[in-house]
Amino acid sequence: MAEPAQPAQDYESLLRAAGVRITRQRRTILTILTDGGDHPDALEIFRRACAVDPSISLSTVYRTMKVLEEKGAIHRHAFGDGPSRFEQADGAHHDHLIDIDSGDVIEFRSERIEALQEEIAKELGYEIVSHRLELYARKRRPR
Amino acid sequence: MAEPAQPAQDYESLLRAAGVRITRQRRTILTILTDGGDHPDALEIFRRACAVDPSISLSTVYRTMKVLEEKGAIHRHAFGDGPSRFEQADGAHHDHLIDIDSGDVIEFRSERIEALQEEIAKELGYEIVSHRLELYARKRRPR
DNA sequence: CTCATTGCAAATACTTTGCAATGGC
DNA sequence: GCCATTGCAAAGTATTTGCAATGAG
Repeated sequence: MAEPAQPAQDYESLLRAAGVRITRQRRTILTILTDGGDHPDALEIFRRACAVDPSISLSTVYRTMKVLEEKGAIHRHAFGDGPSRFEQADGAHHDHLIDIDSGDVIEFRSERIEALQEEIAKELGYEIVSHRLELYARKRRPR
Repeated sequence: MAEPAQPAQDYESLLRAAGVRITRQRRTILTILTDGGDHPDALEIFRRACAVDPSISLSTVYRTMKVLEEKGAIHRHAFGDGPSRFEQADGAHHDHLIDIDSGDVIEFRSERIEALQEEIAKELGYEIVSHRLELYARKRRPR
């Protein structure tokens, strides 16, 4: 019976196949990213990791994020002007709405916007390599 | 005969009206922003300013950018992961396409995308306070 | 004259890096 | 056993801030 191509948890074999050694620290970080389902920054990942393994260092968090990003296992975002925040790269591409009061992030996707972006780039003589669409918003006051 | 509401050059009176003192340094920076028509970062503004007035300091550039931003005279952008880059805030709102090879920035505006963004935020129960749409792209190879 | 603004140096926030020790595979 | 990876401390980049001197209005 065939395995699904990429079960959410199984980054380990993918990374191993890419020549990345799975250390205790990396496993801890990977678990945090998989379990959290949110968009923590390096310091927050470090805090959560420390709770599990107090010997982990912030350098290792930063280095691991770089490796995971290069291997495509995570995405890095720079919301507003704060530190980079990370998320697991399992689902399809999506954009972000950031609640400016709470810092919460809501993911969304609009095929129409994606298509319009392509169209615009094309008109300008360019090919999109990546893009970033962020809506900084505030909860509507129900009245 | 009525003056246009905001001649490109005349930020000075607007700022003065907002209680901002127009110093030699600020005038220099304002001129650089007006003349450049590009999206320089603080260091680049500092370099250009030094050419005109070597006594200016980088702190003053940063402090001035903050004041100008608060008064709405400029916009601050954080393209990619680099330093903040600034542009004069005269025209209408627009988004940016960044040439990833040259760093050049092309401005564009799509009413349809703007409308779709509003629609999405509304559906999620939010009101957009600001947004950021950046296309990182590469020139199409003509073939 | 008054108080906003400046230059300088030191501080801060986030991130990267050199190096010797450790530990996957 | 080899070499990728680690922790630590130090360095690096972008930006902000305390303070005494200066200068705009």
